[in-house]
Amino acid sequence: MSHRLEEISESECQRIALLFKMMGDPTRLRILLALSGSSLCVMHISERVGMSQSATSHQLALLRKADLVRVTRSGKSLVYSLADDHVRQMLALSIVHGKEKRDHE
Amino acid sequence: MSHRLEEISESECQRIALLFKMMGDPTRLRILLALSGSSLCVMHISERVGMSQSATSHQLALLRKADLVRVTRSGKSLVYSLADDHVRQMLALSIVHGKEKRDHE
DNA sequence: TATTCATATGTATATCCGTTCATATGAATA
DNA sequence: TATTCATATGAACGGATATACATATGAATA
Repeated sequence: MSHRLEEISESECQRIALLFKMMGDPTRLRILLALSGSSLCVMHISERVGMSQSATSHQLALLRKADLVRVTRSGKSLVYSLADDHVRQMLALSIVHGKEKRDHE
Repeated sequence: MSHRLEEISESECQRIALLFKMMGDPTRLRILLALSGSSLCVMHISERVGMSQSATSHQLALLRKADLVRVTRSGKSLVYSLADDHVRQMLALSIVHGKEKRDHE
């Protein structure tokens, strides 16, 4: 896995930073966490995160652009799900990090 | 590892979002990547990321607050290193994510 | 203890970003 | 094809934030 993390091109660094940035907003993170359980349409997502349809859609557009989610149509609704399993792994890892920190204090 | 990512308290969600946010800035990410290779003093870090001593120190303060780095003194210098191995794992995971995406296109 | 040198901190500013409100889009249904 | 309903998009506003500049801090050395 970890092969020379230090030697990473500028453009790749930018892209990775964007990835983290997208996960670094509470609203977007809650969307991702919600989707880690099951695929959901926009309406349900916005209910889940307690945010307007518009705000939710704006954030989903960003998540799409960062390849963190994918969309499929089901009837009138668009159903969102996590793009791949790496996202889930990173979420899980971040939670473990937090947990251990708490145990130390 | 992945136990019910959906059911996470609001405060924990905030804390995790902060973690990602800290890694989501290009400058801070480059700092973390640099530290993944070896521990470094502030001067060397600022040279490495091509940024003023002040800007670097400001960002290091944020990374400290988020428990992503730790500091030890060596003579006159303060030596920074990654707080733990989770950070390294998350960095590595994010790079893999990017790589696979590229291969698909 | 006085001085120095590495690092931290305060303030200001320009830019970025998340949300809201209003409206457009367009696939699915009648 | 006309209509409807879910979602996307555009513009704008307020708050957050990264950097620069000036200065403070404080441990290490003389």
